[in-house]
Formats: sequence, structure tokens, C-alpha cells
Amino acid sequence: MSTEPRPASMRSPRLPRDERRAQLLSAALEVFAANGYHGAAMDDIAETAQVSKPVLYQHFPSKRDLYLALLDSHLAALTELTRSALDSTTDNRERVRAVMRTYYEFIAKDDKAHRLVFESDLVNDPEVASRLETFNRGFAEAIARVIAADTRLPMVEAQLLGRGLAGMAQVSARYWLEASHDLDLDVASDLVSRLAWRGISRFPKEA
Amino acid sequence: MSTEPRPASMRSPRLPRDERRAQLLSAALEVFAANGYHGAAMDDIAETAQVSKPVLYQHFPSKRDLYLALLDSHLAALTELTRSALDSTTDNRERVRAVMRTYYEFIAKDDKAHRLVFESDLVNDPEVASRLETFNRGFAEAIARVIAADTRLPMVEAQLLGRGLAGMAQVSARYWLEASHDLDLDVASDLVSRLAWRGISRFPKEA
DNA sequence: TCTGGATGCCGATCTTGATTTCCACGTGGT
DNA sequence: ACCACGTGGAAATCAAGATCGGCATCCAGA
Repeated sequence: MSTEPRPASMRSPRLPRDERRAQLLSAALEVFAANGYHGAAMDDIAETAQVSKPVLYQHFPSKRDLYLALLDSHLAALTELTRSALDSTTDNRERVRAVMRTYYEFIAKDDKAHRLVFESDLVNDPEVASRLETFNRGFAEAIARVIAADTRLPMVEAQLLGRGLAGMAQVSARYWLEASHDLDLDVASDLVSRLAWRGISRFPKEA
Repeated sequence: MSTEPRPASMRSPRLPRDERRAQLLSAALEVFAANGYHGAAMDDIAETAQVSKPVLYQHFPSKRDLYLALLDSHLAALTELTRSALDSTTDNRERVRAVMRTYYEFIAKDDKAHRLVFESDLVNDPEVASRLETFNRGFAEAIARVIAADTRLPMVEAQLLGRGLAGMAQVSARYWLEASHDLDLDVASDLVSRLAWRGISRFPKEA
């Protein structure tokens, strides 16, 4: 009556530790992106990776740790992408264009990693909140420096605007992805980056 | 050994159904806003309302229904606030100012209702997602009409920009609330609304 | 004032679903 | 052939949502 052991063909082949870990991360991303943290069960992730649950726990001490590992990795990637976009030119207008395009490309990636970064349902966890806040601060500050370079605004106010523009990029890109896919990525990101640039270039200190 | 019935002084006084319901909603908002949907336990809400759990379930069939009721109510309120801000003038520049200010005021309210609307951790629930999407669409379309009135942009593109500006308002206001409270509400919202207005006014169709 | 019934309230418990762990088994290298 | 280690089925554990049956309170009508 007991269940037979899984035949060899269905067992997961033995893998070196790093490869297995990478595969698990990939499966976890897929499930988390599709269902969110709370909607994802460890069973689902194990099944997606075609592995049993204990294997999961040999690589990550808990579901939360698994999630954090993923978040860290993709936040680091996005940070690097935007940094490189910022360094790709010295013309501020072109900088805005490049960063906006980078954001749109990140969101359009079909691994859906943006769901972790921009639509996490674990924002109330202090660790997650702190990582997201660090990322957002860094990004907003980079924009704020561009603004301060083009205007005479003090840093406090430039940062507020930086946050606002970051929000504009993120929200508009998410909408574009969901609803407005008849617009080409370039067209949409150029449109929004023009909106942003018109807003900030030679921003007057007083009304 | 059995626990004594709670003395009369500790029992919650009998309330007419509607008042009790209102009180429960208020307690629920407090807990949900502080901890998010998943971080909030029905026990917490009951305790905050100084009531036992069955009372909660006599008014709301489930935790999710309670949350949806709250969300509906505050989404409706915010919708009405922005509609009224839009109708408060016919000058588009003033419209942007008024709406931005309304957003900042909504976020500054100390009932923290904005945590439900802008930081919900239940976005993966279809009912929640649909309600939020309806709100966002309505808001973005209102902005898109303003944009279309001031430019020659087609509605598809105006809507993308509308979403972007909505995101700018929301994200910048959340940042202002958390970190930048040395700036006055008026100063901050005016600053961001100027950024928005400079971006959209007489937006050129081509670069 | 007294009484019956309806309504509101509570302690205690049930139930479910998901994370985490235990222990035996197979597999591949030496 | 052996043994160390990766693997999986099944079960322990636990938190939290939901419920059950009885008690208290208020009000209408005699």
C-alpha cells in the first residue's frame, strides 16, 4: 500500500551544490513572481524545481531567507544596470533617456523579477523594507544629483523630485507592460523620459 | 479552574449594529495599516476593538471581506476627493496643483489609510487587484484628459503619461511623509506639481 | 414592576494549511 | 564493493482563521 520510491528517471540528478542552488533560485523566482511571497508554497517551489522539500531546506534555512536571497540578487542586478546607464554618457538629458530605457527593459524581462522589486507583498518585513529603501534611496539620489546639476535646487528638494521621477518610471513602466503593449518599448520609454526631462531641465527655483 | 466570565466592567458595552460595525472598521484600519494584511491577526483586531473574535465574525464573514470593505470605503473617499479637486477650477495648471495637494493631504492623514491603497500586501488577490486597477485607471484617465487638452497627444500616449504622473504623486508623497517632514506639505506638493506641470504643459508631439 | 424574547457578546475549541524536520533509501565515486 | 552524501516520503509542529453553545443585556408589553 505504501507509495513506491520514485523511479530513477523521475529523480532529480545529483548536482554540485552551486548548480543546484542556482536552479532552486530560478524555480523560486518563477513561483514568487507568479504568486507573490504569501501565495507561494514551498511545495510549489520544490515541485517547480522537480525536487523534494528537504533539498530546498538544505540550501536555504527558511522560506524567508530564500526570498531575501532572490531579492538581494535582483536588486543588485538592477542597481548595476542603472549605474551603468548613468555612466554611459555625460549629457544629462541622455542620462535620463538611458536610465528610463533601462527601467523599461528590466520590467520587460520575462523572468518577471520586477514583481519582487516593485510589487513585493512582504514589504512589512523589516529586512525587505530596508533593502528596498536602500535601493530606492540610492536611485533617487543619483537622479537628485542630475537635477541639482541642471538647476540650483538644494539637495533636500532635489531628492523629493528624484523620488517622484523614480516613481514615475516604475509605475508607468508597469502600466506599459500590463496594458499598453501596442506601444513599442522605445516609444513608451522615450515618451516618458521626455516628460521627465521637460520637467526637470532648468527647473526654476521659484514659481 | 475554569476561567471566570469577564466582569461586566470589562465587557464591551452593547452597541447598535451599525455603530459596532463602524468601530470594528476603525480598529481594523488601525491594525491593517500598522502591520499589513498578512501581518494582522484577527485576534489583534478584536483586541484593538476590545471585543471578542466572534463579534468580528458576526459583522464580517471573513478577514478578507473585512479588508475589502475597508479598501472599498477608502478608495471611494479618495476618488471623491480627487474628483472634487479636479472640478475646483478650470485652469489646468491649477488642477494639477489641487490634485497633487489632495494626494499629499490624503497621505498625511493620521489614519494611515494610504497604507491600504498604496502599500497593500494583498495585491495578488484578484478582488483587491481589480479594485486598485479600477481606481488607478480612473485617476490616470482624468489626468490623461488634462494632458490631451493641453497637447495634441493621442489618448493612448496621454494615458501612459497619466499613469506616470500618478506614480510620481504617490511615490513622492510617501517619501515626503516618511523622510522629509521638514518640508511643509504645501512646499513639497507645490514643488512636485510644478515638476509635473512643466513636464506636460504644451508637451511637444515629437522630440 | 415583572416577564419573555430577541439581540449582542464571550470563552473555548475546532480545523486547516503550510513550514519545517526525521529517517530510511539510492547513487555515484574510489 | 563500500561508504558518504544527496534525496524523498511522510509526519511533527504551529500559527491563525473560523465556529459552537451558552450567558448577559436591553426592550416591549402586561
